[in-house]
Amino acid sequence: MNERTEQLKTRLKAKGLKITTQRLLVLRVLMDNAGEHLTAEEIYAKTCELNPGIGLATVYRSIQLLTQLGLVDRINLDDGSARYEISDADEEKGKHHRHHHLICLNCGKIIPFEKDLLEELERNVSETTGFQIVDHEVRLYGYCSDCSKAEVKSGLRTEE
Amino acid sequence: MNERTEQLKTRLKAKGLKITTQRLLVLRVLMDNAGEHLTAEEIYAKTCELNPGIGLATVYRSIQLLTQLGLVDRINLDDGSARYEISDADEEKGKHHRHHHLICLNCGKIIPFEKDLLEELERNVSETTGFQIVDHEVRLYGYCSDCSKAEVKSGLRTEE
DNA sequence: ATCGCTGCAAATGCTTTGCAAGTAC
DNA sequence: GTACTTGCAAAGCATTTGCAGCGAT
Repeated sequence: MNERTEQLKTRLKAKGLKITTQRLLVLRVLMDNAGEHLTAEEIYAKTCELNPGIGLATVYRSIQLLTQLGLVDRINLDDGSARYEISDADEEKGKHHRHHHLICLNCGKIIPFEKDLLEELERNVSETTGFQIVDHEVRLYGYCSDCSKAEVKSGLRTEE
Repeated sequence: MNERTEQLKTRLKAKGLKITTQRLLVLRVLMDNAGEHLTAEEIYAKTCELNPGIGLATVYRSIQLLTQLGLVDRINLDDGSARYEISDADEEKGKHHRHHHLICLNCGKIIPFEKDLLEELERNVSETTGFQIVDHEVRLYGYCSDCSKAEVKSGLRTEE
């Protein structure tokens, strides 16, 4: 049995919640698509392939639960719908070690990158403001290597 | 006449768009509330105080226009509605020099901070991936000094 | 047998859009 | 006068919720 699946079961039991086919299924889809950034609708479509009876509302509820349990990260790229991906780490307490995202302003491609050059920044900010930092999210916007050539230029930013 | 107002007028003319009371008003509200992070609804309320006739849809349209013209930044803190603030810099081309945000997970307070420790990160990522970076956004989540004491602890993250 | 969970449909909340009248140029 | 804009109301989307029946423990 998968490690994350075990974690899900343990955490559900710990809260008196039930282990259902739907919850396991949503977790599986997210695991099978690690590295992707799926919308709720996309997750729903993939769960339907495996279990046609599932409802969209249940997918939403499961995603929300998995996120709260720390097994899934939600990211919002301002493209109209939230996206979800399996969480990198699973420390129960302390800092999430999530990765960050490069977003192409032209083609919408999302490229994840792993880097933790923020420790210094966080320490600095923490000292200055008294803020206790537990998580962070970084997004870099630009043009991917494919689109750099095309150089879409206009007074307005490229419509999203 | 204000510098930003002049910029707005210039940029509108350059595009064959019209200089209207409503557009100037929305810009003024954002300027008068620099440092705040207003939702469209909040901007609407403030414009109504100055010009009761204005419509919410027009506020949305104006905000969108101002954002496209680079005079306003949109930020999304995942609290249900987008927020807007007057842009820091106004370079026509090149990199936006926007500031970043500390978000309190307990009280929802948003504290802006100015720091540009990302240059190094961006250079690094750019070399590695061939991505041409033009903008970035950083959000740090944690507990503000006021809330650090309260230490809301539960298995689930604090509901937003 | 409980109490939680699901699926459906309806509801919600933010944002956008269609349209006729109004306004800047 | 000609577009572009506005205000209103209606529409659009993503997401949430109410509820009756279903399912896990």
